[in-house]
Amino acid sequence: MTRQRQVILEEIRKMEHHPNADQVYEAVRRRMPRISLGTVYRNLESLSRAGIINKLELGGTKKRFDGMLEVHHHVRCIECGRLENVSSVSTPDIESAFRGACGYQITGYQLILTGICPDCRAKRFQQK
Amino acid sequence: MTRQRQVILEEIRKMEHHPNADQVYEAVRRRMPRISLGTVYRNLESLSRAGIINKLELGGTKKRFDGMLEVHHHVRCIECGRLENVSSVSTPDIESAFRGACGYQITGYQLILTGICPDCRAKRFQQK
DNA sequence: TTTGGTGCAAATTCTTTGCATCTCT
DNA sequence: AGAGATGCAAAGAATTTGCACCAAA
Repeated sequence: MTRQRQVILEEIRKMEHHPNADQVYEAVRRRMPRISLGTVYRNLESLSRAGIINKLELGGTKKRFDGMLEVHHHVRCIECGRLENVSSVSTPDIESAFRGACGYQITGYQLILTGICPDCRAKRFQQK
Repeated sequence: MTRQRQVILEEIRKMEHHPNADQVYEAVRRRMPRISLGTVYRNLESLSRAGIINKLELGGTKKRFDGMLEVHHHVRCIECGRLENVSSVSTPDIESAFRGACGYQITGYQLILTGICPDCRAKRFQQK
């Protein structure tokens, strides 16, 4: 655990918005101006392989990361693209619903909800 | 709806394996050798924006598409990476479970299960 | 004739990699 | 000294875009 890796991890954990590599780089650079983008990429990769952060399975061209490890899901706003966490408190039992439905031994799942965030809903309302 | 778009759509609908742009390009090229990769990208984009095909929310560097529009979900094998469709027959009511939990007006969701496919399970069994 | 789509190639964008150097045992 | 990580720059992969041309309304 080098100092670079430590700082990268700290910064990701501060971020609420599921940063991509470049955003992590910018944040880390404020504290370590000489860090390189390559190092950020390498550490994001190794941290996620080690299970210390999550690499998100999201479309789009940029890989995105999440420092929050508790089980949770995501909502994306179809208007502004914002992505937020949703705690999975009230989740119905999805795993058992699908167990046996596909021949796989299910180990987990990822859920991405889509919808319209409060801000965009307000904007829509104003326009009408 | 140009001939190119028509052929692209037909080929995607034939494919079971959630192709990326390049795989669609290769398939279409067998029927239209002079089609360009740029055209394939442009049409995949417009078809998915029009809701005629789906752009999948999957990690990895390549965008992937799915011509099957009936409501369904996906399972990915954590061993071999294979991705398959799962019909959503028995799905618990996920949308209503999350409605209100996050302040968004939920319009849909995408579910990606992870697990071990029958083939890889058999291989594991043999090894032990 | 106008509108939108196409083929081609160049340009962008994001990510990975090679290599010399540095750090920490 | 050895192992592994870093900074830098160059390479690579995937996607997007500019432009001249084409086809159908």
